[in-house]
Amino acid sequence: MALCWEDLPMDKIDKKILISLQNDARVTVADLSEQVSLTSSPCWRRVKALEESGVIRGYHAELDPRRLGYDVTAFVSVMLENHRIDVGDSFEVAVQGIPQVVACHNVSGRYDFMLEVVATDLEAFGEFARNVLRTLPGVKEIYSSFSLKSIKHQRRLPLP
Amino acid sequence: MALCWEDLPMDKIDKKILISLQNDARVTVADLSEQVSLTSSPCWRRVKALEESGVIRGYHAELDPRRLGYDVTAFVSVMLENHRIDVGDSFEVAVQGIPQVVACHNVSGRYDFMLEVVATDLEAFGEFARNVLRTLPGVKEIYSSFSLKSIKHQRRLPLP
DNA sequence: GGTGAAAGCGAGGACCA
DNA sequence: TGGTCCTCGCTTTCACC
Repeated sequence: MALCWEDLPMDKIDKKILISLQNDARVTVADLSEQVSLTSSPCWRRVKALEESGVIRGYHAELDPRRLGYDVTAFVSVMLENHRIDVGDSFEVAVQGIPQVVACHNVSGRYDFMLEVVATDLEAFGEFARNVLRTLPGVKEIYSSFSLKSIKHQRRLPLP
Repeated sequence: MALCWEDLPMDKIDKKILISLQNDARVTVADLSEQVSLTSSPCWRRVKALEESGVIRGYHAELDPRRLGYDVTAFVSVMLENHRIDVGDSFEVAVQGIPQVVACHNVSGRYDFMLEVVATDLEAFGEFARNVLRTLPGVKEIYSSFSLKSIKHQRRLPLP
């Protein structure tokens, strides 16, 4: 059983630290400690504790897809042929290895999986859907919806 | 017109740097320069150039939703009453201010928007959908699909 | 839990090829 | 562009409260 938040008492200072690190993962401990009204040692110890407890999974650079030539972001809903466990498993494994798939969830509802896919343009996406997605193990039906505009992309979790 | 990747020549070293920073935003320039076979000054200059050109949008800590008490992640498709510009605009502005909405795209297809929402549990989500989402400006219909399992959540863009 | 100090390392700049 | 210092400030780890 994973630790959850009742097990790890997190006070207001920890929350402030997490807010800051979600905003800017590269703040110095010196700045961070000032923001949370602490000296750097206890602040540093808290950050380490949050990392080790698994609350902080990692630190990542956020890149601009368009500046990298990815003009297309698509949400692809995938329905599998049947719901046997092994079919889902091999689909999941296959998806992990496809770099164009930037996120994937097993979901409830009409479809089984929801993928977020990037592509350089619509043509490249079409080819990708035809040659890669449709040929994945057990795929029965796919439905693609394209992002016309990204309204909100900072994926910050609220810290009440 | 935004700069795109043809305007900014990016060589293999820049790509390696971006891969490393997507994996771990807190690598030291010393380690990074070793990974890309450079000394630290030119490596540091490249990182700064990538930041200033907008390729790197920022650095963010990735938190574990479950350890923060968010057991529910939902994908919510929203259809607006009509497609007049002002209705969409006020919906977008409203969505920006809702912390539970961690991502939102204006999309093509049957629905107009696709939201990713976090909640502590299903009951909280139900309340949120009823009292917040349904009451947003111009909302006609919503369809919620729940994440049963996150297959892939590192949102790393491929660097070919 | 918190503070303060000390050592050592890295960021960032000046300058050369 | 890349490489070589150099220096200041921060990180990290003490011992102690």
